[in-house]
Amino acid sequence: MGTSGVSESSRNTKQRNALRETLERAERPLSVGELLEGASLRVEGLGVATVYRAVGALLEAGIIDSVEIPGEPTRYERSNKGHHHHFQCEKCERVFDIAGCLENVRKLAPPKFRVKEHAVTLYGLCAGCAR
Amino acid sequence: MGTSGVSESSRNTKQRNALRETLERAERPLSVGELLEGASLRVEGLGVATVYRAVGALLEAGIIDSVEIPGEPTRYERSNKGHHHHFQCEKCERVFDIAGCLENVRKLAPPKFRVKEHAVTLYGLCAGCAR
DNA sequence: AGTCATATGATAATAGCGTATCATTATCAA
DNA sequence: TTGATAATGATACGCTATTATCATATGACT
Repeated sequence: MGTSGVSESSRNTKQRNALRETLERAERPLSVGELLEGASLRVEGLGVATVYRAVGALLEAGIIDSVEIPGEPTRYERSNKGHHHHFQCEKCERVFDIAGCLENVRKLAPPKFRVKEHAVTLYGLCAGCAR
Repeated sequence: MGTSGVSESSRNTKQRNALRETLERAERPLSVGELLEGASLRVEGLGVATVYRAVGALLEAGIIDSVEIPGEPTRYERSNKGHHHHFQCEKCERVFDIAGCLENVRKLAPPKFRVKEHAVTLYGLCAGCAR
């Protein structure tokens, strides 16, 4: 089988594993900073560049998606969660997933407009910070 | 009447008038770039710094509000429009207001979470670009 | 073990947006 | 008209997020 294929070189490194695991186990979208912090618990001396490179690869592979919130660094989460939206805590600044979606948001658009995507972001206090 | 008050100095300049008018007549939120472009039709040689300063003052005065969309420069619109959301065209990149709001978005948040704000942004093609 | 291309990490460089500085201009009250 | 002083405009600077560079280390195949 296949001496003809694209070289597809990709090595199995501890930093990539650490990053993949960190993303796997995260129950919320993580920024590059959070990712660096988290994965550093598993690999010594992990560098930002490596995080950016890994994130780029995982994005291309469709394994993760980016979560964008105005004024915030991009966060990343596994892409297998289905359609959902996000909540950012004003205090701890972490971003959480929120299940469900009001599909009729699309209907808010003016007549001739063609809606392709939508984003809903809630802000407030997370369970931990609300008490 | 007050010789004692804060000096409240604020002069009536053609650039400020041009900027205020541009914002008044805009039927959509404008970025600093758009604002500069628009108001430049009314004043020669308008500079960015002036736009930023005027925008800052109008924000402080509560006359305009900022509209934030991920990866986009902040846009500004008059603050007298009531609660509404926005639509960005993927082609011309302009941002439009959309009336109305599904107030039950707040209910999407997980149990113990306290929702204070929310933002809904639609993406797609505006009427002009859809054809 | 040996080889070599890929991955890594430190850091320089870039990019976009916004603020600070400062000499010049223009407003506006007397 | 004048004069003080705020406003302007050019531009330098700063900040944050991300990409590029390059010498070194390391994975994996023989």
